[in-house]
Amino acid sequence: MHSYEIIRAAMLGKIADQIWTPADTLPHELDLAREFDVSRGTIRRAMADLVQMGLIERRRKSGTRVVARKQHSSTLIIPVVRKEIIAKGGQYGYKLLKCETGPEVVDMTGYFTDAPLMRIGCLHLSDGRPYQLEDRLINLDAVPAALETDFAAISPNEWLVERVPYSSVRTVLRAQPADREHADILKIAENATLFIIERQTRLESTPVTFVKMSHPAAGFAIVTDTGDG
Amino acid sequence: MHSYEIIRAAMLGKIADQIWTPADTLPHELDLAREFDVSRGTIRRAMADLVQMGLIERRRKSGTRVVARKQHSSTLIIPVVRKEIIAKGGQYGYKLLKCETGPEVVDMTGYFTDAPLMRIGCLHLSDGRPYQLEDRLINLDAVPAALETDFAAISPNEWLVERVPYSSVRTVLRAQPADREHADILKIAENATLFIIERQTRLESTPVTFVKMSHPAAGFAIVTDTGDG
DNA sequence: AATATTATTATGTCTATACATAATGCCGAC
DNA sequence: GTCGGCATTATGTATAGACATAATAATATT
Repeated sequence: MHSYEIIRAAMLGKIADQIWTPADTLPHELDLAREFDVSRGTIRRAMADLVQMGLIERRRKSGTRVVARKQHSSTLIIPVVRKEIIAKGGQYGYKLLKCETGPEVVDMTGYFTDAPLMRIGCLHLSDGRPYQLEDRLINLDAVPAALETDFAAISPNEWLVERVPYSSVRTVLRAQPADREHADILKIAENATLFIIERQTRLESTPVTFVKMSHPAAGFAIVTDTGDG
Repeated sequence: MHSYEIIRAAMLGKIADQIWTPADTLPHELDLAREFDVSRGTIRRAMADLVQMGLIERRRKSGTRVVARKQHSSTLIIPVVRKEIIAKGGQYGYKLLKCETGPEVVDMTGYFTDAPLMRIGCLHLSDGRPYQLEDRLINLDAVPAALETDFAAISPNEWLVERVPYSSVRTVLRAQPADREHADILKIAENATLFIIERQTRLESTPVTFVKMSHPAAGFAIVTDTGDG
């Protein structure tokens, strides 16, 4: 075990045992370095992890303090839908509904600023039943290769996630009743409940793609776990 | 701007422009240090951020490569409902509906194994309108202090999150139509869409609490962000 | 008393060096 | 050829010292 890990564990213990609380600031790097008999760099290495975990907060001159926990946080993982279906034991099916480029594709989100867009609609099926309706806009400036791709063969979801890097993501989760069009495509009753995931992906301030994924809510859920809180 | 930030931006650019792709491994630290005319530590500092963002992966001896991503992941933060409402500019309201202890409280989840339970039902309001119905079970073995607490004065949500430590959390997100009871309490139509968050909290394998939070889906959404912002 | 200036200080950045470690891949024994 | 061990190598950890910077505290000025 490395010394920064030992130190990190020791610090975690002090936080867990409330020896260090949000009220008081904890010792300076140099004091801790002396206490643990390591260099300042090693203390910083250990603290960097705690900052990363969201357990402590550091500010120049003011010092370091334990963060007052105000909320639950956990990691939300949204897998490629094909793998999600297979993981649940379903038979995966895919159908391209439409794929358009050009000026008739309008940016209803306002997320892309006059970039050339491609709009793709497609359906993911589990055991032949509609599982997810995907409605996607792709910024062709950011991903020109999309023009030469046959999205009847591979879903844009999978194609993008494995090919195009991103540095920031915004995900919105919500629910609403199905309108006529969604109900028809997903083969559910009008006004039946839909679970909707929307995601905006950026690479360094350039919007890359926006996607709205609609699921029939019956039997659908997102589960997340966290080990550290 | 610090040099590690400049270098990080340069690397981001190379990834964005697909000069570096998941296929090939990228230059060694020492080569990059020479190229950018900085020390190895600064290169490592820049790369640490990219690792953190999930853009690159590093392995001893093999080197560094751009990650071919298989899934989107982001951090889901669920705040204390009172703060959530206030943050949205609403006027917070709270009403305790029921609070029971004893053998008549049944564990409908199977999550608690014969532990003594308290069941609390309460309603959170925004500007006087029902915002969230909270239905909670508390393990009195884990949190005996709950017996001496007046949950008409403070919501169990807030009381627990600020008082009781936890080591692991499971969150389930789903949607379903409202039944008669939920519709009445939340003052919405029967079969209107509900967005439901369920959370199980444990402390070192001891289940602490289970909560089901039901929101009228109209106007409700969960937003999560990741990355560099 | 209120405000501007300066000093202090804890964290942040950067360098240079040394050694540790996990994988890979090469080479030789069988 | 295959297998095991050994050399190689890129990243990982740790150190010590120098300087930068932001935010606070102390001081001087109005």
